[in-house]
Amino acid sequence: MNISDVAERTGLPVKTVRYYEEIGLITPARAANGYRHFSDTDLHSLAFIGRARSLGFGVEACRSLLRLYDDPARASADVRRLAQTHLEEIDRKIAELEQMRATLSHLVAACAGNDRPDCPILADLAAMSPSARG
Amino acid sequence: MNISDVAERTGLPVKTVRYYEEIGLITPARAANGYRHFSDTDLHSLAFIGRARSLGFGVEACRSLLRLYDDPARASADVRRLAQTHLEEIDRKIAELEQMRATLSHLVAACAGNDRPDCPILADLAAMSPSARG
DNA sequence: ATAAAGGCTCCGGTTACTGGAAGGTCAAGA
DNA sequence: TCTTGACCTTCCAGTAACCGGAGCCTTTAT
Repeated sequence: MNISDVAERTGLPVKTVRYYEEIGLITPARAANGYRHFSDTDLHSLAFIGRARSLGFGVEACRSLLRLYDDPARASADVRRLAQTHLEEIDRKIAELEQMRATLSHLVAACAGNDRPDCPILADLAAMSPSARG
Repeated sequence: MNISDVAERTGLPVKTVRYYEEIGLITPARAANGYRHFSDTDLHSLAFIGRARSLGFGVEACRSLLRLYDDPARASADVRRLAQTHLEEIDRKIAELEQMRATLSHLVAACAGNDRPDCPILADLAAMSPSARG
C-alpha cells in the first residue's frame, strides 16, 4: 500500500503518517522508486496510534503503548499505569477549563453586550491584585 | 521599575514579560543603560494580560481585549462577542476531554493491572475499524 | 506525448513561551 | 579600588504535533 491508501484507511493525514515515520513510530519499507510501502502491520500500528491519539495520549505515550503491545511478556499493570496517569492529566485539564468556564460565563452573563463602553468583563480583567497595586 | 519588579508584582516570569514586549503587547521605555523601564501603565497592562491569559484567552485575543480596554468609544458588545467565542471554545474542549475521560476511565476500570499481559486497554487500541480492516 | 495525480525531501511556520549562552551594568563589601 | 554577585541585555534553540508549500520525480491515463 502507498501512503495515501493508509492515510485513507486510518483517517490520518498523509503528512502525519510521514511524521510518524520520521519520529520512528513506524518504519515502512521503501520501493525501488523511493515510495513508502506499508505492510498490514504498519497499517495496524498507525490505526493503533490514531486511536491512542484520539484518547489524548501524547506521541511518546503512544510509543510506550506500542512497545507494550508488541511485548508478549508485558504486565497489564504497566499499561494501566500509563492510562491512569493520562487520565489524571485529563482530569486536571478539565478542572482548569471548568474553572475558566465558571468565571467567564459569569462575566459574559453580566455584560450587556450593547454599544455602550461599560463592560464587567474588561472591569474584571483590569482589576489589579493587591500585590500588583503595591 | 525594572523587569524583575514587574515580574514579581504581576506574577509573570521575566522571560514572559520580555516576550510580551517582543510581540508588541507592551512597549516599555528604556533607560540609558538599555534596561527596560516599566511605567504603572505597563504594569497594569501586564496584569491585565496575565488575568486574561489565566482565563484561557490567547495572546491575540489579549491584544484585542487590551485595544478595547484602551478605546473609550468601545461597545461592550465587542468585548462580549470575544468572550462568548472563547467560552464556546472552552466548552468544545471540555466536551472533548469528557469524552476521552469516559472512554479512558472505562478502560482503566476494566484493566486488572497485574503482571499478566491481558489488557482491555491495549485490546481497545488495537481494535481496527472496518475502514482500516478493508 | 502530455497532463494529472501522486510521491519524495526539505524548509518554514504554528502557540506561548522556556532555557541557556555570552556579555554588559550596578551596588555593596573588603 | 577591586571584586563578587545579582541584575540586565540580546540571540539562539527547543518544546508538541503537526501543516503548508516549494521544487522535483514517477506513475497512470488519455
